[in-house]
Amino acid sequence: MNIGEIARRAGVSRSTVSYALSGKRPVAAATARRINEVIAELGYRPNASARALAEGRTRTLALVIPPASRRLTNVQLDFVATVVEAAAAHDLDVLLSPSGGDHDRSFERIVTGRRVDGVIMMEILLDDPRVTRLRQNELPFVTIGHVEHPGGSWWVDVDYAALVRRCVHHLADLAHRHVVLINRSAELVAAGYGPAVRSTAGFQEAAEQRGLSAHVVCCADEPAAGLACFEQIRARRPEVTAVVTINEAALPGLQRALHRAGLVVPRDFSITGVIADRLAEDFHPPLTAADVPAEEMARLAVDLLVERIADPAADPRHALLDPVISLRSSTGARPAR
Amino acid sequence: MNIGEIARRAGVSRSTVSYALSGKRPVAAATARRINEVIAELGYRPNASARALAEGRTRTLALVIPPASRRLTNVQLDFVATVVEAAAAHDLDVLLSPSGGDHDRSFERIVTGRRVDGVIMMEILLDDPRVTRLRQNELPFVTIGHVEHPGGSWWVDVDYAALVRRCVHHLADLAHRHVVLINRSAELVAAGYGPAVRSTAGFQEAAEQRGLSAHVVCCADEPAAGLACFEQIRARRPEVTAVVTINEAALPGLQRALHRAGLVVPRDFSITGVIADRLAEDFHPPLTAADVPAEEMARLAVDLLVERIADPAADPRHALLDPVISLRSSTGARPAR
DNA sequence: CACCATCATCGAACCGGTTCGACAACGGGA
DNA sequence: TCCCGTTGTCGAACCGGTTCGATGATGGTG
Repeated sequence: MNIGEIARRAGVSRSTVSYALSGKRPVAAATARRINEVIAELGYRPNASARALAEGRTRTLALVIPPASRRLTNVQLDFVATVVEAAAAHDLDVLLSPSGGDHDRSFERIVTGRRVDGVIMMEILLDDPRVTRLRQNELPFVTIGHVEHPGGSWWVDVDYAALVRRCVHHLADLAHRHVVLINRSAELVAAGYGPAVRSTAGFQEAAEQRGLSAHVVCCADEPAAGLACFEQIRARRPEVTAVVTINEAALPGLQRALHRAGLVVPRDFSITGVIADRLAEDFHPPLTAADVPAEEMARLAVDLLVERIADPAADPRHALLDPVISLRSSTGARPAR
Repeated sequence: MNIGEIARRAGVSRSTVSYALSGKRPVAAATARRINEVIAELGYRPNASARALAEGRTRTLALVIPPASRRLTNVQLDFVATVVEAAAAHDLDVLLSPSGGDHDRSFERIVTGRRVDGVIMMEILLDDPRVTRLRQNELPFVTIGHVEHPGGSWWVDVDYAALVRRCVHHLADLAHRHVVLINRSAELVAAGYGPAVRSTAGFQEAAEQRGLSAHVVCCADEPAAGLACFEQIRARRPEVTAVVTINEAALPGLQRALHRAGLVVPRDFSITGVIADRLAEDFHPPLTAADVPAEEMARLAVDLLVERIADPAADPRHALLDPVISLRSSTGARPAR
């Protein structure tokens, strides 16, 4: 079951078997055939640990995800699925590491134990201790999202500020004067979660530029919170006629709240924001929104990581994606009062 | 950075460092302290590949998931998250392997390359070639779901037949006479996906017992299909007053279809089925349903696997869970005609 | 004081691959 | 015929840990 056994049965040395398998040195055709026959017969496959030890690489990537307690959103789920798929295309396996803001055991084990050749990190904060940790550990990594000072880092992100800015301009063009941004949870904002912070900035900037009255509210990532959040907006600021949201988990609740309030979208109220296309289509009516190209980002992240692993001294690369807004049917002109 | 370097700096042999780390043989207190100081100073952590090679175990589990193309449902997502979390509690890492019905590269690599100590398989079929593969490979594994003839296998499952039977009885008790089961997609049923097949059996059995007119329809796992599916039911069988469903992905569409048809739940129409509690609560009104205890199953699967790895000769164990139906507000007496 | 257990440590073998340098066999050119 | 380059294969070292048997130091006992 090991390479020595194959060598013995094929009547050659272990190194010859190794070369026949890897092709790194030529092997006589007849010998190669004999070796392959034995291998096929025994269903042999090299031991991954031994190979990793000898080669100095594990052919495995780590994907750092938020801990199980924090539910994954659809976009995050798309990241995970696509990262795994893209890695498989490179014949790489993916090790999952659930990790909170601080370095826990799983993260440490992976980072310092040379368990993987590289790391992809999702859900990083503007000032993330784990990024610092990876930097000092000389382990190639790519982040989905970027820290505040990403100098020298490799990353892939969506320009949330630009997207939200564009949403606000779109609403302003439709004559809306009072708008609200429904952000992610207060904890995420407080922790310095990039998209939440950058969205706020983009929102306020565009609103000021267009002279809109604009407010930002935080909302937990769940339907019930979306419902409560909207009812609060209606109660406190009845003049609001449109919302921008980056909180897709809250959408079902938002939808129910609109229905309960007897508001018809987009006749009485407009909604837009940054929402996965699949969800946007499911909404009723379909949402005018900027889709996060999760698959593209994940694929890009894997490709960048593979590149960085191949050449650790290469110049840092990054990609800031700026998807267009898909005009569907959830936004309309400000209703006459 | 390796154990030899630590040994050199601490002025001891490599084996002493190893023993100090593992505690498998006593080491003098003074020596241990010196070694620990050096380790702390250098931030040393044993190379995982070398350790795996020497110990003959990788401290890693594989989790076989459906391929990325087939979107994960919420229940499946809960499985993944909880498996990772439960494995972390045992200091085990989790390798993700997306695998279709047939054995693809990733699956083969993991199974025959001794990359992992054990495997957890989700989404298995009644007659699954991968289960056969694992059996002949002497790799410990636990399935979430069970094959048709699970003799000697280790598994965890929910008794879908019993749950659906119970749903039917519940509807019969409410005087419904014409019911429909909205099943998972036709492809899944055709492939022999356990929950889909067993639900059908339980549904028909209970319906016959109570003398109901009962039909089963397949429905793709997406909202749009749920909508189309329901409209078809209304068109073809207007006498139907209640549905049972195990297709949670189709629920939003179902909800929209009900709304579009002007039906109020549960006054005009009843819905029940097997649906994750989180989703059931999000529905409007909250769904009377049997919750799949995904977290419990995942935790159980990991615990069983750990047990089986520790003692590969142990007698096979399994758990067939049978959660109760949570009475919420989506079922009511058959409307008077 | 001699003897024997116990304790702490060491050296060597091993896990299962990869890779490097060496070398034999062979064929072609001078 | 001699020399040299090429081709195919082998043996040994190495990757970085774990583990076993051996050994020297120590201390208690008869």
